[in-house]
Amino acid sequence: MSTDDAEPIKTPLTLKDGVDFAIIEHLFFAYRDFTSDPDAILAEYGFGRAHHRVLHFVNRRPGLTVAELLDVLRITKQSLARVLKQLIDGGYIVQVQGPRDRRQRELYPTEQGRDLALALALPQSRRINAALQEAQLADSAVIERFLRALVNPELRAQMDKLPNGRSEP
Amino acid sequence: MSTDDAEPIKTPLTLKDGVDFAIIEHLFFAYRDFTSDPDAILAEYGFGRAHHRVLHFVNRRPGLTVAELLDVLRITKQSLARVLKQLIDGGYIVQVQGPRDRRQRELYPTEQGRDLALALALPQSRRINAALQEAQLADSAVIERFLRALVNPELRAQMDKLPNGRSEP
DNA sequence: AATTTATGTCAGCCTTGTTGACATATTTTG
DNA sequence: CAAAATATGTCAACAAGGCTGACATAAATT
Repeated sequence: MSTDDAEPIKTPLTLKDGVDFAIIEHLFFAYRDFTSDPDAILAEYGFGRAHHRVLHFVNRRPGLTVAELLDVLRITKQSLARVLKQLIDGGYIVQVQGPRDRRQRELYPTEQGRDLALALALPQSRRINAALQEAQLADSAVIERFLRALVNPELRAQMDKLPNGRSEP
Repeated sequence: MSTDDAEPIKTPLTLKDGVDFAIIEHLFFAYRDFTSDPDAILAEYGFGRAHHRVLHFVNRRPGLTVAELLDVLRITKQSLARVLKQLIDGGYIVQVQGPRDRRQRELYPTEQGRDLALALALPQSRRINAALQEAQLADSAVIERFLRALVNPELRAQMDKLPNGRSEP
């Protein structure tokens, strides 16, 4: 398939090749540093990024069911089970039997869980605010619209189910 | 530590709590979908996201050394070794002995490696352009400034070493 | 009464990160 | 020149967090 003497290409891939590589890289570096602050806090608790995600959405939509959480995270129940169990055992999340459908388990944060979620979000919030200022952006609406537009259209409805979205007037 | 009867909290965490959770989530969803297109292509080759990163930066900075690549990716040489070996064996990347320092291995893409890097970047580029349009942004400068500002200051210099950055007039 | 649904759980696998130890070639330094 | 430092490679073991497949239970639906 590949010849024995594959020639090295010495010219860098640039904008001229029809693709904006700078933005692609910026997203990579930005996301990496954006997640680094909560990662450091989580490590103190013996938790990882997966725990953060679960804790975040349970705090953002208290009472959501396991199935709804799986739908938001797009992972399997086996993956969720591991981290959810640890969060429940640690007293960060509690399960309540569904009122109408008793098969369901509604997930709620405890006070402890809320505190941790807030502590994890704080450095991210500060980083975002600093970046908005640095980029001389008065408010975050432009960024939010752009990020939302990056998401697959089918999945955007899901984002609207979360509080303080742009859906209400 | 945690009491036996930890009370479930029923109110959602919102902007009122002093943190812009919407933006935090938008970054999560956006990054996830942003990486999904190349992930699907990579799977056809038996590669993963780690291969993409290596291939990307070797194409963006042909001739960079192993140490430089490790510095950009911020992973250990053992992690890099696995994926780099597969990319070399597959004929996507070639190693050239450093001209001044013969201990160094300069990494270059082959034509095959360049083609794959471009194929992986294409759907991402399309997604970004569509999002810019949708968000009614004439050019990407605002977004790029914001994303760059999210990155730890010490690491920004590294971004300038890549082609078509904002550092040259 | 039978089937479907929501959840939980066991077992095993994969990718991609980690640490620690050690080998080799080459360059730099005293 | 000998010794030390550096760039890279490699072996082994481990962890996190994804995955699939199989099976169990309770509750709702048909």
